[in-house]
Amino acid sequence: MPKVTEAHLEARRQQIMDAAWACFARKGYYQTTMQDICQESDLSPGAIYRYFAGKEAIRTAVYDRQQEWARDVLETARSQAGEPLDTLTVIGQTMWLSYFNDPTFETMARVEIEHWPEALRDKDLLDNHRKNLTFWRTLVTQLLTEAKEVGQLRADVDPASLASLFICAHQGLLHLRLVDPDSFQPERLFELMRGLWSEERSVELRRKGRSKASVQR
Amino acid sequence: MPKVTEAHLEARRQQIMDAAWACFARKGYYQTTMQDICQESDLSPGAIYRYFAGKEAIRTAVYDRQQEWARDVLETARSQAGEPLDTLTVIGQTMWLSYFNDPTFETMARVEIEHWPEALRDKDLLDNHRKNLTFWRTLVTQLLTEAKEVGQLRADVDPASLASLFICAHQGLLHLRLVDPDSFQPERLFELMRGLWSEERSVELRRKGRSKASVQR
DNA sequence: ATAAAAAGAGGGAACGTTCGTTTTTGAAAA
DNA sequence: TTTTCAAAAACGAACGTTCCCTCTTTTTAT
Repeated sequence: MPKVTEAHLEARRQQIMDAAWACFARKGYYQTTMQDICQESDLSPGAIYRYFAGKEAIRTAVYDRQQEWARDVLETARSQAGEPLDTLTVIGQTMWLSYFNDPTFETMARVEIEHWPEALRDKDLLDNHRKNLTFWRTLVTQLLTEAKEVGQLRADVDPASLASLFICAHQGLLHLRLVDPDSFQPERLFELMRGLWSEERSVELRRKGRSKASVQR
Repeated sequence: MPKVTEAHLEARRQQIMDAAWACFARKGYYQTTMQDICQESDLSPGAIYRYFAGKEAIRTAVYDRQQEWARDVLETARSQAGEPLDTLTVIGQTMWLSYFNDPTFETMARVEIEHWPEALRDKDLLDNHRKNLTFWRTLVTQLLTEAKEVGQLRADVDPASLASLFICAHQGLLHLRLVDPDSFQPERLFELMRGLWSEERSVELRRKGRSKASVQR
C-alpha cells in the first residue's frame, strides 16, 4: 500500500513511540531490545527503521513527547486559575494529587527517571533536559514573585530559592513515590509546603500550633 | 603466588570495586564493559571473575559500599553535634556544603543516580534501597521530633512530613546539582529551609521581611 | 635437604549468545 | 510496470563469561 496518507504515517510513528514508551518504562532503555519494541508495536524491524533512524532516535522522540505532555498540564492549569499562587496551586494539585494517581503516571515517571543518568552522558539529552528545567524554574520563580508582590508569600522568602526547592522536591518525589509510595505522600508534602511559605496560613497555623504546644507542657 | 594473605585478597576486591565505581560513574552500568573494568583496574577477566561472580555482583558490592560511606558521614556528624537540630545542621552542612564540593562527590552522585532506575526493576536492589531510605527518613524524623520538643521547630510543622520533604529535596538536589550546578546551590536552599522551619529564625526574619515590604509599598 | 608435585593467582585467547541494524523479498496500491 | 510499505531472515559486531595456560609459592616425598 504505497503513498499512504500523512495521518497514517504519523499514526505509525505514534504506534512505535507508544510501544517503546511502555518498554522503556518496564525494562529500561538498554534492556529493551528492538525485538521488544517490535513485539509491543506489532511491527517488524524493517517497518520501524523506516520511521526512526535507530534505537536512540526513538528514545529522544519519546522523551520529547513526554516533555510536551508535561507542558500541556501547565497550560491547562494556567487557563483554570486566576491569581499567581492559584496557578501554582493548580499545577501542584494537578501534578501531585491527580497526576500521581493517574494510571499512566507511573509509566511516565519511570521513563523520566530512566533519563536522568542518561542525560549526564549524552550531550543532546543534557541540553534538552537543562532547557526543560530552566523553563520550569523560571516559570515557578515568576509565579512566586508575583505572589509575593500580592502578599500571598512570606516576605522573608526568596522566590528564586523557593522555586529551586520546588523543583528539587518534585524531582525527588517523582523518584521516591516509585520506590516507597506509602512513605512519600504528595498530599502531606503539599500541605506542609503550603503552610511553610504561605503568609496568612502560616500565621494562623502557628497560633494553633503554639497553643497546642503550650497545653502539652 | 598461591595462598596469599587475607589482606591482599581484600585489597584486590577494593581495587576492582574502585575501578568499577569509576567506570559506572563515567559510562553507566550497561555501557561499562568488563573490558573497561579490566583496563581501569589493571587486571584480567580471569582475575576479576575470581573475586566476583559476575558484573551484577560488582554492582551490588559497589552500591553497598557507597551506602556505608554515607552512613559514616552520619556517625561523624552525630559525634560532633550535641542538640538534635545541631546534628541535623551538621549533617546538612556536611552533605550539602562540604560534601557537594568534594571532588569525589560527583562520582558518588552519578553512581547513586545510576541506581535509581535500576532499583525499580531489580528486586534485591529495591529492597536495599528501601531499607536505606527508611533508615534515613526515620533518623531525620526522630531528630526533628526532638527538636520540636525543645522548641527549635515551628510548632505547626509535622516532623514526619518535614523529614520526607528533606529526603525528597536531597534526592532532587543530588540529581539537579549534576545537571545544572549553577541553578541549584545547596547553600541557598539550606538557608531557605532553615528559615522556613526554624522557630526563632522565622519570627526574626519575618519581622525584617515585613518591615522591608512595607517600605517598598 | 632437595626435588618433585600440587595448588593458588592471574593472564589472555576464545566461545556462544545477543542485539542493533541491514538487506532481501513480497505484496499492494498507483 | 513502477513505487511504496512492511515482513523476515540474516549479518556483523560486541559483550559477558569460560577455559586453559603460565608462573609462583607451598606442600609432600624421598
